[in-house]
Amino acid sequence: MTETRVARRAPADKHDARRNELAESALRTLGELGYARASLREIANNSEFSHGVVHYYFQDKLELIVYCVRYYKAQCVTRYDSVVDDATTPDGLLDAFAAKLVETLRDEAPMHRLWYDLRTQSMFEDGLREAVTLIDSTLEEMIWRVVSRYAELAGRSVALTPAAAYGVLDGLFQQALLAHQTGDPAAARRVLDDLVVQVHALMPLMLAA
Amino acid sequence: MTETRVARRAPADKHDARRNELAESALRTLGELGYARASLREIANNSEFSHGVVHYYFQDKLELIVYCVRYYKAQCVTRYDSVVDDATTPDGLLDAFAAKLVETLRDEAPMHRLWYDLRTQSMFEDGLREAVTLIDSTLEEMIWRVVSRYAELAGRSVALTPAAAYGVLDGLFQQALLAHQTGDPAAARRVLDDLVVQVHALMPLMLAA
DNA sequence: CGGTTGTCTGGACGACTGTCAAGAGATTCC
DNA sequence: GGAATCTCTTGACAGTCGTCCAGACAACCG
Repeated sequence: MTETRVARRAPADKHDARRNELAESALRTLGELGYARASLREIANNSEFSHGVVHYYFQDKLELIVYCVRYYKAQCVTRYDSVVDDATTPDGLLDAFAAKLVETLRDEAPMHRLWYDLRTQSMFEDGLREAVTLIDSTLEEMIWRVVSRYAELAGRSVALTPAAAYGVLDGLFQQALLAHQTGDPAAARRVLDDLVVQVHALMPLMLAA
Repeated sequence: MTETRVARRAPADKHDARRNELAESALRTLGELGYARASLREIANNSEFSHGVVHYYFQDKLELIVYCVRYYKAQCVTRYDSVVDDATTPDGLLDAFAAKLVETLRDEAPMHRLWYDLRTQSMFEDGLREAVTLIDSTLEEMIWRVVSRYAELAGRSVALTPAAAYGVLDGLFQQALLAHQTGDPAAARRVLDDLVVQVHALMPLMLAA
């Protein structure tokens, strides 16, 4: 009776698969409504399950959200790996990096605004802080791989710390994301072009003499 | 009957004074709890009024929030004016600017996290967008006054657009704010020192050759 | 002084929230 | 095939939310 329950419990893969299914539905709803207005019922409605099932797979709402955040991280952290691996010249890397930034901003805008939402909420809700901090570090490393490789290809060193490099690029990206949500398609396209220009202007400045 | 109502209505200054009182209370509560969890009752509890009075001075919650945002803007927009006016050397301006950044980050952290919260919420809630966009432009101009004056004192030009300059500095500030909320006082102090270093490293890079 | 108007209170409303529990199907094991 | 277990649905619960409203109180005017 003590340990059989674990052995009996489930294939565990199945259990995790369901959790991932729920996480994907939740991420879709969260990206649409934001953290504050995405209720468990709404999340369940946008999935193939009923609202009660959430508490079968997760203890409470916060555990679901945190699980979602971690699940989201696993997908996005390798986003620029090919940029780093395939580049042979500094300018080539810069072009590919900027293009990838624009691509993910255009195609995955709801996920990005959700991330910024959750990161901001972590300043008010302690339960989110740990998971958010962890992911933020991972993103910083992700950006640092790009920036340091860029400097390496240019035969220079980086004039900023990894944290500062992440901070400034993230600031540009967040600004572009905000401007991208205006609703006007023409303006949205212009934002993407501006982002390319801004990144091309900024990155060379980050190289030390 | 048509216009007497306006003349009769009230001293109008009194009316606005009450709105400002409520806005100040609301900003205090919003800075503490964030946009999502600051209810009208909680806001009223932290003021000297009861919860019903809010709908006497504001049509609904959104109008109160937007009013608060505009009220907040009026206070903070001139924050760096003395930095710009008093500086005589580029390094002097840089020191004063960094010191002012650290000061407001330390002393007005709740207001700043509220601003980032509202700005992020504006990506989900259309009603916030207009007010947020307007303030964001004002902040961009505020930063541009600092950066362009810095370049002027250095006898150089700025290598970034006003938007990009605001974006990168705002990114650094937001990152520092996030790291400042960890709870550990020693870490919080280190964050402030790091911000000074980062700003001192970044600003010279923004100058064109 | 009575009456009109501006100001504010406190309670009520319906809608919505996270959470939980009872029970129905489905699945698996002996 | 029967029993135990896993999976999921449904309805209920106690709160909280924004909003509205009847009425109390105060201030001013004729």
